Amino acid sequence: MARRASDTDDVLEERNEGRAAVLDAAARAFMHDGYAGTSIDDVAEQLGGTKGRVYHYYRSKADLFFDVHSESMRQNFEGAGAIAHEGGSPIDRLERMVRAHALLMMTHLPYQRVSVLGVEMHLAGNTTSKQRATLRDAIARRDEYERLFVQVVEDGIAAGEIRPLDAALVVKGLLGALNWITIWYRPRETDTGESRMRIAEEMTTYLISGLRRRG
Amino acid sequence: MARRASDTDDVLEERNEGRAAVLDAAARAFMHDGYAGTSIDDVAEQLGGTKGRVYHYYRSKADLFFDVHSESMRQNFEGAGAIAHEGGSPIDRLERMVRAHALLMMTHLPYQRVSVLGVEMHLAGNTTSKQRATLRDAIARRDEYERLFVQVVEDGIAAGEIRPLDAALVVKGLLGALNWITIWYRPRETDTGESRMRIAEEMTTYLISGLRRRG
DNA sequence: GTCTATACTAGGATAGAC
DNA sequence: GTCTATCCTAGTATAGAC
Repeated sequence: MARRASDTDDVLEERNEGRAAVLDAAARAFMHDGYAGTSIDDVAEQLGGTKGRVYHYYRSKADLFFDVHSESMRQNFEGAGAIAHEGGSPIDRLERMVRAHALLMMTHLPYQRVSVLGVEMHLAGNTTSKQRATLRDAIARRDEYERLFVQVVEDGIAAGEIRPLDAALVVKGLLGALNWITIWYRPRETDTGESRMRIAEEMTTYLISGLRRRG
Repeated sequence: MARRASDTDDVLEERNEGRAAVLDAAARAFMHDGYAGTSIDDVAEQLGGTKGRVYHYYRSKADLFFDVHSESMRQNFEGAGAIAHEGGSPIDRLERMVRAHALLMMTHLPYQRVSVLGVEMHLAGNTTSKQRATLRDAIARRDEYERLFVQVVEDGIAAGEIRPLDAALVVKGLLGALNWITIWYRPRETDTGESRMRIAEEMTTYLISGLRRRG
């Protein structure tokens, strides 16, 4: 994951892996207890180490939190966002975006659940101005991602494939239904990806069929 | 709100109002910063008083949290749950339940948002056995509420009004889309209920039309 | 690069005045 | 019934050994 093509720069390579391991532990810890409910000791325990390791890679808990969000949005743009600019009719693109987003919620559950639970809250005032800037940036990227969906829906309406409706509101409903997966979905040990595909497929069918003109 | 018909029992009356005021302040505070992110001082500030007032009515922060959940589920059963047992065809009942639930999310935003953000998390271990029992009860009531929706969908499928699909999964999507309203909806000062009705109506149309057999 | 030890503060909860 | 004063634990962050 996130391994660079070049394996020559070993120092940087290992630095990235250590950092990625901390980030992964943080995502899982935040997923369980939320931002405020998670202590750095919890993150360290998830990691199988101590506080010292965490603080070696991240200056503060807030920085860790931001990086989880950042990674989650990267996954979204790469996984579903890219489809917005691919070929195909608007409703076909939308259908693929919805399916991809549904799968992302399950395959990257820790990151996505933390992201879904919101960036705005959790940080009551005790932030530096630099952190507030990062926060604004995270919100902006999330809004931008949502706008990709709205645009495709509007294209679908213009093309006559989707019946006329409030595109912004429908996308709120659509992404709400999908983001909600992170709240109830619990992966099984025996989970091979088959069950995830079934959930994504069923959910996509439901959410898209309500948009089509006629039936 | 929650005023009893009889005004003779003034002592109990006032005791309830004081308690209700604390609960209301807690719901608003939790809505902003989540459970762990909210201090008792924050609740007191919302209330326009001090800690002492809060602890006079509630023994602990966890008890306050549970009561917010309890009140939110009471609102749901009263507002949308009751419709499940009313007359009309399954899909008509479902439509009314969905509309009612959407409106509940907006009219009781503080309580509903706290409820939506989850009971399970936020309480990492530091709970008494009595509190754990209350927690299990809260989860059970939420599941029971969800099952009302599933039952009506299954009735609709049996009646041939709704096309055959995974009722449990569709309800997850449906309630997810509706619960998500608490995440993005921000009431305006000029909000007369007109705009809330429009949102509820538009969302209901979208979520129901994907279920109907044919178009 | 990872650990232990420690400083420092925020916040839950209680006691007791008014 | 509401306040102020205080106790005490939990948790962020840092220093410095290994």
